[in-house]
Amino acid sequence: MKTSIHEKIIDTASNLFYIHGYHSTGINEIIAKSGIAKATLYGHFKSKEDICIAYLNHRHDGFMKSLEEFVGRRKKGKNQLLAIFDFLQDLYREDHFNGCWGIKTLGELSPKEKKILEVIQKQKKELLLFLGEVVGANIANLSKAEIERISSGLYLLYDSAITESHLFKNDWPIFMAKSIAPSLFADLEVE
Amino acid sequence: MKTSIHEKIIDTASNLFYIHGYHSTGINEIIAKSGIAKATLYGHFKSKEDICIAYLNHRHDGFMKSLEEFVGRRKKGKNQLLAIFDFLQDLYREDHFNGCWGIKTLGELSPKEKKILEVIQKQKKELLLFLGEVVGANIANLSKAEIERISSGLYLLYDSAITESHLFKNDWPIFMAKSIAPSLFADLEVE
DNA sequence: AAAACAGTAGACAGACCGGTCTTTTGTATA
DNA sequence: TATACAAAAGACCGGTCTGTCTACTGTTTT
Repeated sequence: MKTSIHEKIIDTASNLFYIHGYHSTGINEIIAKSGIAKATLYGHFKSKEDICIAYLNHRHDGFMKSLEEFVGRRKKGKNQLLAIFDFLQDLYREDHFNGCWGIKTLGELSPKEKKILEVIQKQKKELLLFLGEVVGANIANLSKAEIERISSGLYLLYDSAITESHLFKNDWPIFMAKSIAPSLFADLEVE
Repeated sequence: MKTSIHEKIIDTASNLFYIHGYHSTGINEIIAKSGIAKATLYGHFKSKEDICIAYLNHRHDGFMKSLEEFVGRRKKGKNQLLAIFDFLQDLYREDHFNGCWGIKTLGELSPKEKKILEVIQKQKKELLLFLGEVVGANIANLSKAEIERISSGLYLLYDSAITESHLFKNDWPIFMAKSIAPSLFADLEVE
């Protein structure tokens, strides 16, 4: 079965939004590149904003799924705690790497585009939560506050690594972030 | 003497670009809000892109000047090394805080807007360099590589703190970044 | 007084925006 | 075969985009 039109739209819009930016990409460009009619697009999505949200969710879901698998394949301990940086290194090496879709889109938002902002916040909170699970599973006897401290530290390092490696077109921020991360749990028993 | 038209344009455009975004702000909005004629604007800047670059430089120069003064007013040692996070805390509390203008604009760029990208890269390198000076002035006997490691660590923490505090509309990333930073120079003699 | 200049006001060009609507085509189901 | 439906194609709407150009108004300088 060929991919559905719905998926085709999301896929095309994703590439255009991610590479050229949300506001710089027009509806006409999306329909032209995906080879569908305008009426068809508006039968599947009621507005450009909705396509943007579908784009963000598409990227985020794929990212989270891959990340979870990647971390799961690793041996427990430091390997799992630092896995996100190696995962990012793979991401960085992919074609058309352009940083974080969420942070990129955040930069484009005007105060009225509140729905999109909320989607980005929710996704980042999901990532924070996942990192919290990884921390809890790999370091023994942590309080909730300690888990939060370590996971949000990992989160900050990850997010700056993805944004700065994109800005400088260089992966030193990824190495740097990974080398700073262990100090977050230096004096703790990593399983 | 009243502010010159040139400065008035930059000032108006700065506010609009920073709050509503670069692509979402039109030339007509800029001339309406600054009360000048369109021909006047195009007498001072040859394109919207040039206004964007003037906006970025305007913000960056003001930021660097204030930061340098802020750091200089501090006692040497840890106080100076961590000053940037307190400086950011002040920034965060200002009205209309909207994160980092550079990273925001970076998110809007399509591959063809190379000139603007280069301006952002240059500004961030300037910040890196300044942080390197602060590190060198406050920790004794460091090799060039060690200075680079510590200053780029501070830089990554600072940049994620500004972006994430904007994203979440909360200053926990600033506190978190400041609390992680000392581990960068934990075993070194801070003057 | 005359010329030069800096600014205002706004028409205009040509392209593009998001979004709606009508008409036509092809296909699947009853 | 008849009906229903999904999609294609693209005209069209009102509006906005960057950027240019003309015509006019003051002020300053020669």
